Amino acid sequence: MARVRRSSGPLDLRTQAILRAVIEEYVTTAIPVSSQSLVERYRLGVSSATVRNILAELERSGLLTHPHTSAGRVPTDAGYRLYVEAIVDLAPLPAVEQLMIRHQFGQVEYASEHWFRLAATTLASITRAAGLATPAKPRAARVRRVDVVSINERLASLIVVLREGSIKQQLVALDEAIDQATLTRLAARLNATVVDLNAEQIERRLARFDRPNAEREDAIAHDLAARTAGTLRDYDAAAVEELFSDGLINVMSAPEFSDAAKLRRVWAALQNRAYLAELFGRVAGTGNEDVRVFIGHENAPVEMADVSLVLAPYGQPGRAMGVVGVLGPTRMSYPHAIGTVRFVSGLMNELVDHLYA
Amino acid sequence: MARVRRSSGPLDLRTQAILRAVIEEYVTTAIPVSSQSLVERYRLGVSSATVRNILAELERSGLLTHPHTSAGRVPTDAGYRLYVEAIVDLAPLPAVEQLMIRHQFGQVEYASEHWFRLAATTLASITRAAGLATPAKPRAARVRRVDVVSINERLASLIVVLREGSIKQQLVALDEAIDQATLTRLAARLNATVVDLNAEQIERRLARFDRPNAEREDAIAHDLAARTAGTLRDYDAAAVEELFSDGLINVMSAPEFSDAAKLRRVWAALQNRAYLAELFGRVAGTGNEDVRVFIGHENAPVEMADVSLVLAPYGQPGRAMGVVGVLGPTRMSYPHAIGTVRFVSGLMNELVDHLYA
DNA sequence: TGTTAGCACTCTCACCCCTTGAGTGCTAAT
DNA sequence: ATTAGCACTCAAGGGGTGAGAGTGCTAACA
Repeated sequence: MARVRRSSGPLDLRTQAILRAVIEEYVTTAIPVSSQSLVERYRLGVSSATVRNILAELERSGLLTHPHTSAGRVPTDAGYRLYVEAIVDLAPLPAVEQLMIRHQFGQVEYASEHWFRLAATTLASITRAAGLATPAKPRAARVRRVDVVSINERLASLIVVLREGSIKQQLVALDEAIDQATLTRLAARLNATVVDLNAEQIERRLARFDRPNAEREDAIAHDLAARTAGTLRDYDAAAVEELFSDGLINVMSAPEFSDAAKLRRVWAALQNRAYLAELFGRVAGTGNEDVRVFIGHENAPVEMADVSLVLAPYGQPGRAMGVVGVLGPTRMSYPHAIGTVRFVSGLMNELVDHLYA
Repeated sequence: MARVRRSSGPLDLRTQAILRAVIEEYVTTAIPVSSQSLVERYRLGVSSATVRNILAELERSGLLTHPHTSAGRVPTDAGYRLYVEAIVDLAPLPAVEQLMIRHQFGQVEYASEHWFRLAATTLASITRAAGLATPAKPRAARVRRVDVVSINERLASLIVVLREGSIKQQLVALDEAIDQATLTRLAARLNATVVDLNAEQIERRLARFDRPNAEREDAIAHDLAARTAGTLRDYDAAAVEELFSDGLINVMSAPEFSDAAKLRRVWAALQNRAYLAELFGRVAGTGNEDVRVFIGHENAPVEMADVSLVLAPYGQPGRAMGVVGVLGPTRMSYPHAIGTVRFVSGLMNELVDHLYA
């Protein structure tokens, strides 16, 4: 095959195999990979000189780099990307690990608000990276029930139970003393109008509380209904309700973060909730239900340059969606992370289905 | 005064002044303090040689150390302890900062579940350390109201509103299909029996649900009441309901944590929820309402060796108590931290009083 | 034409040595 | 009791060196 000086075309099989070998070697050892070590540890059937030629070629294509002249090769973000997209073959998660995870979930079957935390914890322990998870959040929240509880004479707590079970609460200052009986009556009136509606629908019906000769109670009911709608709006507006993470210590202990500045960056990466929320929105929002991978510099914020995210949505599209995943060093085992995240998101799907059954 | 070779007695005024000077100098510069620099920057009225003699004396008493022979002096934990207990005079927080804090709190007056978060955030920004806070938690939780909401035919959500406003929720699997009307009836029955009671009192009254010819509904009511009591018990058992922290980055950026291993330790310190919970219990549990300081090695866990905690309880003793405070490097400005924590805990007291007014 | 042995070359890393400067502790004088 | 003076110690930084790792290139080979 004459002069295949590929600039962007597909890699031939041998070149692919060597790229894969470099990545898998580097992922396990964290040491730049030399041509020598590849020949020793993988059955490549060629000499180190040939491997060197191919490594140089891969470097020209931007898939590998060099820390310095006399060092081995290290994958670039583009290298990892190609590996994840085209080279790696994803086996399902080993049965042992599947069992471990199922066992852990078996313990908390009826504590829905703990599911997503457990998902993060489990992901962290299985992948040895940081586990991330958000609760399943409906596209447009609907009210299941409203409650008004007296705190003291001039202070009440407005409790809104959302359809999928989560609860929002706020304090309401009262201009005049109102007792629990009256509040309960108000709550009943609210429930009669507001149950099963979303923010917009409630706002359209606010006028119903304005009776011709409006009394004190009507005004308060109107106010409470408006606040209920506001609560739903706030909830809808937040791309991510809550982000739970566990096991960041796994990532911080990786050798590439033995430098204090890089360590602070990893921490900052996990603290960048704005970016993570945007990313999560992207993962949960599109129809695509599969695992998504975001590698190093592919993430805009600088503090993400050394970390990758493997994320998957879960839930019921159109009803309620959440996200689970891991954050690890760019030098992570992508096949294992992808397999684990895929399995856990499937498990979360089952749990959510059970809730809506 | 001939030959005052004190071994543990109180320090004379000049010695105290020099200890104070060393600490305050070290806190601001983070550089070991030399006799020379003390003479230059503080009006001590003696030569550096004399200061050296006193420094040597303070070192013999265990209040200062030496990183190495030709380095200046650094306070020990015992030095900080003495400083905090006997030497420093605590001025109230400057009016400017009081105003800043009050202003921030003005924004969220009616969102009680955000108060403690705001306290942590405020403490972090004012003290430039990590702010910590827990919500006010009653000694023995009492029920304000119970709600049972149908999730699907065979799944219900039991919602328990506690007297001070916080809400607990759990899923309950139902052996047979039960509709919302029935659940509402059950909830009413529960409320009639259970409102204003604590876990123990509910458990004593469980028998009331066992009528002679017990029907299906009686059994479920009994079960729900037992679960309600269980929820209260879990809540009571947790020393700290939730610990919110903010501004750890302040601490991580301090020069003493430029080493990756120490940096990881700081992170681990904040993650050691078990120890923090114990400490918080100690602060909120005893009658003492004042600020408490825990310096470096005084904390048992090794990862706490380089950090100190300044904590204060808030709330209404006997009703509901929480904790606010800061976690910073041992080399922190204790007077400022103590002043700020004291002020914020006072503010939280006002807010809680308002809630119970 | 692709592969390989061989070799020169480059660069890091660890080590050592040396110098500089900071700061102490001690001693003798006041 | 205080202080000036001085010898001493040690960390930190710079420069030099040798070893080792790994490459890139070239020329020979199948």
